[in-house]
Amino acid sequence: MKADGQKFISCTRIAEGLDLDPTSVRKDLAFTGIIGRPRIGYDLVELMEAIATFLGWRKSKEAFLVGAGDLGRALMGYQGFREHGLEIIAAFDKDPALIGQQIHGKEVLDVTSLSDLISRMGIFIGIIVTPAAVAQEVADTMVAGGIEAIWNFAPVRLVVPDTVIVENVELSASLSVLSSRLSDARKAPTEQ
Amino acid sequence: MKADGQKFISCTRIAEGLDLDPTSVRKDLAFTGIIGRPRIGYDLVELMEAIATFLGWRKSKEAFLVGAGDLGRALMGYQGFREHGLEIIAAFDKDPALIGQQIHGKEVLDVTSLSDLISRMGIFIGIIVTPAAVAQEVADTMVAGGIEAIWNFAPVRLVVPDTVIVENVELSASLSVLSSRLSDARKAPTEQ
DNA sequence: TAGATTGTTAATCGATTAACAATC
DNA sequence: TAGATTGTTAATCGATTAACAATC
Repeated sequence: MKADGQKFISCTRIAEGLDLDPTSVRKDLAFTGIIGRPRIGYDLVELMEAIATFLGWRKSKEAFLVGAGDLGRALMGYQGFREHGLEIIAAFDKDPALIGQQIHGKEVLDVTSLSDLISRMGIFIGIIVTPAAVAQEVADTMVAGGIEAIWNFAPVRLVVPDTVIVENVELSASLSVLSSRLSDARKAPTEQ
Repeated sequence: MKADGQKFISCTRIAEGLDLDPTSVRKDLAFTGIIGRPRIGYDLVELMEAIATFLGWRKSKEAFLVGAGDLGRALMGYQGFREHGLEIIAAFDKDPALIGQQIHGKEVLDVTSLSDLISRMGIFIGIIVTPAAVAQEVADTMVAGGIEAIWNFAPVRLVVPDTVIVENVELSASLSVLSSRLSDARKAPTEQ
């Protein structure tokens, strides 16, 4: 809409686009601190900025990624995370064949240096993209180095001190939701 | 626990492990139709089976994946989806350099044949792992072929007939949650 | 038997929705 | 002015939690 030259957006329109109740949208937007204008709506640029700030996109966040497999590569190559303030500084792996190589312009380092580099460089976000079997071990290493938050893609519930934030990405859970909805739809094909 | 030779599991224990209320666990498990035994708990194998069936893991689901980039490769290589009944039959791409190649033992086909193959092979799940710009186009092609459900990894809200199920994986949303929790934790370091 | 656990009803809590005055 | 929209209070709805009899 910004590209279309629009200056304002009403919660009515947002609600339509997202299939939500307009009141919900107003309540949620109120959290960002933005103030709209009756009859007009919200200033588009101001709203985008308010949301970005509220979600912490404006704070640049350096991160280390562990596990230089396909998924690790995919995350390193995705440009969209930049807009959210995330910068993946380096990848770590234990495979000697990978160490020293470059992936999407970032070096792959030896995982034995992970903890040390986290504390020395003051990195506070760790991304775990390893097989499940070693995820806890990697998490422990990150915690030892002083990590503050872990973005975990391994299908494991990590055990960490509760000062450390863990955000799990559960692809299998998403697949299960799809799978379950598909079963439901077939049971009651008339509805939905 | 099954590997440890345990035969029964109580919702009390499940609740502890997942940090939930035991009553919530009982209510949720009731949905699967399982019946527990007072004092004993639920039969472990029976429970695993009930959950698997409820979530549709027992129905094998053939899928086509579109977009043979890093993320597409990662999904094709991940064995865990098999346990949930998903089998990725083939990948599709428009890049001539990729077409004809094998990825994790599966062939990469020309995306121009996607719609035709979906209908001829009776495939009902499509996985979109393309750049955002072409995701809607791919979705349209899938719908034209008669797809029933789309697992969408592209950061786009797909527009499809409401008979088609769309399950979005929003990695950026997950990152935003992490980002936001990190901001909150720093505002109120005493709590949490 | 005593005590742990299930299944279920009732109470609480919070989120969503409805309603509406204020505003431009 | 009329009407669309915001901000906010009140009502509704559903999910979570508490309570407890039944059971093994």
